[in-house]
Amino acid sequence: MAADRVSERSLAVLHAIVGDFVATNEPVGSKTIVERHRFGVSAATIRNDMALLEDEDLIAAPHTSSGRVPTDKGYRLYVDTLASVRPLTVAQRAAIERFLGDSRDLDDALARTVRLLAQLTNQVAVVQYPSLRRTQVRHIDLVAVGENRVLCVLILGTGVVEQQIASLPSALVTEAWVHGLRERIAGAVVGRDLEAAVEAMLTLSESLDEWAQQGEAELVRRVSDVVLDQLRANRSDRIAIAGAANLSRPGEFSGTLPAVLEAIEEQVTLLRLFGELAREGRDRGDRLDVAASIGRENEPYGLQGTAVIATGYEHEGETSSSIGVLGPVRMDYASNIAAVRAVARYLSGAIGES
Amino acid sequence: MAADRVSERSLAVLHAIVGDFVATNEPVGSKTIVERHRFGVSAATIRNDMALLEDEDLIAAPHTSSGRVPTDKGYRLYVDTLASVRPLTVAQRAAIERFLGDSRDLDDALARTVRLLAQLTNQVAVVQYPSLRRTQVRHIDLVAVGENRVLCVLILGTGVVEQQIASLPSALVTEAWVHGLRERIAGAVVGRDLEAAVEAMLTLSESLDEWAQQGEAELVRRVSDVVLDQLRANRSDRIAIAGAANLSRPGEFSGTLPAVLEAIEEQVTLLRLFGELAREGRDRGDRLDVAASIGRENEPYGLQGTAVIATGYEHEGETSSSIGVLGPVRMDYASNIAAVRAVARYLSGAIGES
DNA sequence: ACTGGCACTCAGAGTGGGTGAGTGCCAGAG
DNA sequence: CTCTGGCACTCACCCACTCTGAGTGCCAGT
Repeated sequence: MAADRVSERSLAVLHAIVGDFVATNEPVGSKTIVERHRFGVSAATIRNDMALLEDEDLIAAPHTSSGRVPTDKGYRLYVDTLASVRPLTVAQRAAIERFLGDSRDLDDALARTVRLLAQLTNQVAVVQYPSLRRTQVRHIDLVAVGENRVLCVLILGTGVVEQQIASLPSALVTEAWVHGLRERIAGAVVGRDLEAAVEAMLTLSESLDEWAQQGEAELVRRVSDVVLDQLRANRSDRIAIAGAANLSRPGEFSGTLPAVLEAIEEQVTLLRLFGELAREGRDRGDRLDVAASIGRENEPYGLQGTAVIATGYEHEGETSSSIGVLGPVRMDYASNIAAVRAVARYLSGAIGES
Repeated sequence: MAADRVSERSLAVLHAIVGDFVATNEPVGSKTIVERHRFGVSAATIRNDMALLEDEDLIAAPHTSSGRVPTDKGYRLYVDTLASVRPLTVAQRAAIERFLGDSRDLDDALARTVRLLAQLTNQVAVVQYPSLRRTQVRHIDLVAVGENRVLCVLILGTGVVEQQIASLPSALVTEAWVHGLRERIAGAVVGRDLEAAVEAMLTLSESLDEWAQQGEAELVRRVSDVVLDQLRANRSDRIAIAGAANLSRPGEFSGTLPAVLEAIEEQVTLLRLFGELAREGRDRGDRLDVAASIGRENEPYGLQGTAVIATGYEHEGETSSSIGVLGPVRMDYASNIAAVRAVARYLSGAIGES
């Protein structure tokens, strides 16, 4: 492994370089390091270490005689060797409490969370909706809308409400008929979790076919298909985003701004990226852990030039969905990682109890 | 009026300047104009006209000897004297049809519309949700959620579903009690439009007070307050946005990008701006008309440096809400105005029938 | 009212020397 | 073997300078 060659002190130098560069946005030279950090050695020694780091492709010089800048690989090693994630300040903890304290429902909690995280990190914050697989169906309703449409309303345990319209082929339906159908479907699915409800619904379909009068089979199928759709729908394919205004900090995103804006609008790219990253964090540590993806590592998503920090959060016992931030490669990893971790933990606790 | 002094031809010159500048993003000089447009006169004559235009503060020279650039006032006059709004191409009309043809419900229609408009204009598109004041209440439902919460679901004519949770002070409520309350409220409001439903609900409150058993008054009030809230809620305070990726075109938004991103995230600013503008367009013409707000005119909203084109669209007979685009001052007003108008008209027709 | 001509202006591109931060390397000390 | 001080060297950047050409303003002539 290449990193074996870098000594204790070289690593410290790398940390110094990353730290200074993140703070000042200017290539940092050996002299600067010596006078800003209390290494016990002279600039020449630092230079030797820097030569080594450059050999390992951890830092690079923009032009022949100027200070050094971390490479993507350098940031990566920096993050991996980040020993103590600086804990949040008291003020920040208080902000979390205040912000998330009294959320009305799940949607509200997530909206607040993502805004908070954006504010805390000064980056673009992203949170994925939880999957709700283990959430109970609390109520289901069918309402005739117009003459050939039926609105299916599904209410879940966490207070989430989903609605979708089933269009029927011309035939009129009576209030009573809709009511009867509703009773049967409700009887089958209410009280079960979504996964079980899908099963129950599939079984029910057969008996519904018998219940249906002459010529009604098609109507019944249309409605039950919509209900099935709703039960199966993957809620975790949506994300909430906040802090897009942070993208305008000039010079940060050199040429990647278009890609980032597009990703925000597309959502699906971010979804994949954050999901992947949260999974990685989960697999690695024994505990819920934060993972980062830096620069070129994001190339498959067209987001080279950016860095992403993500982790999963727990909901109904499952660490189903991801939360994190997206920013320029040159970001303050230490505090951002701390913020993502803290917010994810708080969120896990908060939405469990509601 | 100052504009009286500008002759027919000077105005044509202004149009040429705006047109060329929008196309090339470079100050345009007298010579360029002569060779690109078939004026029957020499460059010197054009220069005289330009001197006049500069006198009127319609164009300005970035530096002493270079071509001219339209001022905000120049753009304004240009837009006001835009005679024939170029009609959309056949391909564009076809795109509108294809895009909006089969929308599922109101939300879907609006989402498609705004994306279409963004694509058509290459700008940021904004559409405000309609107010629904005249929309009928089709169904109302109360569902006990947990032990001390009641979920109120409101279903409106257009297929819009609103939900909100009422928290009760500790006391348990029975299914039957909730059901009874639901029957009464539904009886009062279902079938009325939102405005009338609010009235009915207020009247109902009194009789509900009697109906309520000992100690239940508070519970009833909590629930009916939430229902009232939902009936009164102004749905038109939400907007949908698309095309944010268009902001990244470099050089377009010189220094205003932060303000724009912030406005997009805040929404309330855009809401006011677009609402104001749509109203202006409505008041001016005899027919639904498109209005523009250019550069400094947007200063109250912190959006100097941008131009906004907006109009209203009709829903349930009312021209309640606005639709339009936001872009740099240097934009193609002719085609963008055409696009906004066409999409607004199509939308007015489309969501009426669903 | 329009035109051709002419002097004038000035941004931007190109040039060249000076400056200094920063490097690489080496010989010597601990 | 590690660290240090010293020294030559390299460029990016800054500044001052010149040159060029697009474009203007004005004026006398048609």
